[in-house]
Amino acid sequence: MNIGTASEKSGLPAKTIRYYEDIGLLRPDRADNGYRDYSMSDVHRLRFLQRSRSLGFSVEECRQLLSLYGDNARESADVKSIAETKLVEIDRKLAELTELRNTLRHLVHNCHGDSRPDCPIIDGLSGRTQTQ
Amino acid sequence: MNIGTASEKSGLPAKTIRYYEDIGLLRPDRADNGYRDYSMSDVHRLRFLQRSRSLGFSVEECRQLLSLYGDNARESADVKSIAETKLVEIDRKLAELTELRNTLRHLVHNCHGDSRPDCPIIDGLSGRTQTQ
DNA sequence: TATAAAGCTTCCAGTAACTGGAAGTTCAAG
DNA sequence: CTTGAACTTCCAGTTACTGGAAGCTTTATA
Repeated sequence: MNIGTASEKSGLPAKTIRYYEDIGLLRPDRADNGYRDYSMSDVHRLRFLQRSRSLGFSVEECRQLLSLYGDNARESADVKSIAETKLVEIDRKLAELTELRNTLRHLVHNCHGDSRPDCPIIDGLSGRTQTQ
Repeated sequence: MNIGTASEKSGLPAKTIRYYEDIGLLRPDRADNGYRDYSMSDVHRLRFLQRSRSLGFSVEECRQLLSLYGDNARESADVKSIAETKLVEIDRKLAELTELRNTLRHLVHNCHGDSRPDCPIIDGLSGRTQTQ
């Protein structure tokens, strides 16, 4: 499929998809006319990149995670250790996102929605979980 | 407190803290010696920035979210609508993070950790939740 | 079949969000 | 009183895109 279709399916702009190719994150086929030709597997990689980037992982972290995906030459002990490291980080992100969501929910439910400017729960946004 | 302390407490490098001041995300006091002087409330803002940036929100989104925090002049209808918009996004991020975590967990538990290179569950990384 | 529009190509320049380093000032310890 | 760490500003470099020009290919319409 052409880059436009891959863009639609992955949620990434065509520009970004070409950039990811430049920096070696994927290597699509080329058709006879010179157009890039994306496989379903390329689209999977792209979707994965879209997701993990939007969740705050750097491109280099995504590259690591992608190396888990479909790289049969890699040793599974290595795979396991990378995955375990990322799991810790993901759990932290999950906790923080959950806290942020709860705060905003509280905000939405407890604020009046009219023009009264007192929303004292907003303090929670800074996440006073640990002692300060 | 000085920028070094604020950096420790917020988890942000001093460089980044100065940069956030440059782009108007906070406005700490200045001591007589010219040093920046951070209040606890500044640190809250910084911690919030650290978190939400690492969760994939852009600086401009953070600015919006920060406008919820401690801005008494803002109308609460406005606050509510911003918060509601962000809630949808946060829920999506939560779902994606959860899925990513499940995939990696599966990976960690099902791969042998030795040198056998077959980890077929890795496909899950692309998140085939919706039909393709 | 002509031709215009849409989609693709490369390349180069610009932006967002930092990040590193130089050069100088101030503070805290010995 | 001096040495080193921490602070200041400023400017240049990096990462991860993003926009636009100039040109080729495909597709839709007259």
